[in-house]
Amino acid sequence: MPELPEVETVRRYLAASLPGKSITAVDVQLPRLIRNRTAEDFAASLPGCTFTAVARRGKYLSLMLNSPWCLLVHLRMTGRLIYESDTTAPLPPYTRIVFTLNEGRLVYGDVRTFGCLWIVPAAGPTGISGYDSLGPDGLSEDFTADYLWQQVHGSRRLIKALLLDQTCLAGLGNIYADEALFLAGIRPSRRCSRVTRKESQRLYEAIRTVLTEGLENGGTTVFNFIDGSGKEGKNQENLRVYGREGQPCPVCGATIVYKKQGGRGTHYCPVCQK
DNA sequence: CAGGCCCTGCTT
DNA sequence: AAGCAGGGCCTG
Repeated sequence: MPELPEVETVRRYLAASLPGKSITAVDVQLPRLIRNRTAEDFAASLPGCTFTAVARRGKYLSLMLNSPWCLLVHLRMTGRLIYESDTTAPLPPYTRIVFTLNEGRLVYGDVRTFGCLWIVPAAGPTGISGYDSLGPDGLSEDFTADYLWQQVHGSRRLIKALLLDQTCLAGLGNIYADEALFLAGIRPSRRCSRVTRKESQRLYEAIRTVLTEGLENGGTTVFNFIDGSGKEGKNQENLRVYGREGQPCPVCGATIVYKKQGGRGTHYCPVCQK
């Protein structure tokens, strides 16, 4: 479910609660979520480690430990990481992994169980191709208007496919891609080669805008996103086209269109977006 | 580049 | 009962 603003929202909660706490036990209830270790190795290697920091690149979270290794997590569609100080309460529904800490617990929950966890070196390449090949993070300084233009200019793909390509730009998903293209006035089905430099500049600004807005609103809860403390986001109230098919465009009043593109639900205004 | 697949639950 | 869901990877 979560895209960059949602993952960053989770990161902030975890960064405020985890550092200094140490792992005393790990209960892996669904072993296949652990990708590059056996569940047994995973559960055995973490106790004794203390969290030092929580970092994020794109949609990946790195839970840093006082060791040469760190815990890398991708929430995919429905993953949740929640810190709970009360360890006596019943575990939340769909709990898949429980990290018992010296103070409280860290609970990984996941309805659709697409999430992934890895133990990777804290520095240098991780060997996880999706992570090692990430492009610049959408909110980092490395992501510049010139960079976006370079990517757009040299490509024959459709613009929305480019935005969703994590090796080009890390962090955008289906919702924020549709929202950014709406703000920039560009049809999701436009060829990159037909996007002008000026439009690319507008698109750059639109991407920064939707990501920042999403973050300021604590993320977008369409189905079931919740932050690191279990609260829902408010950004869904802010969406301009996503999930608004059949409703009037907030700018021109035309009916928002829904189409499948590249297998993904795609929303746009047929008048504002050329 | 489209399509299938990993899963479960909710909506039509 | 079928189709849909915000991701990513693998296949043809």
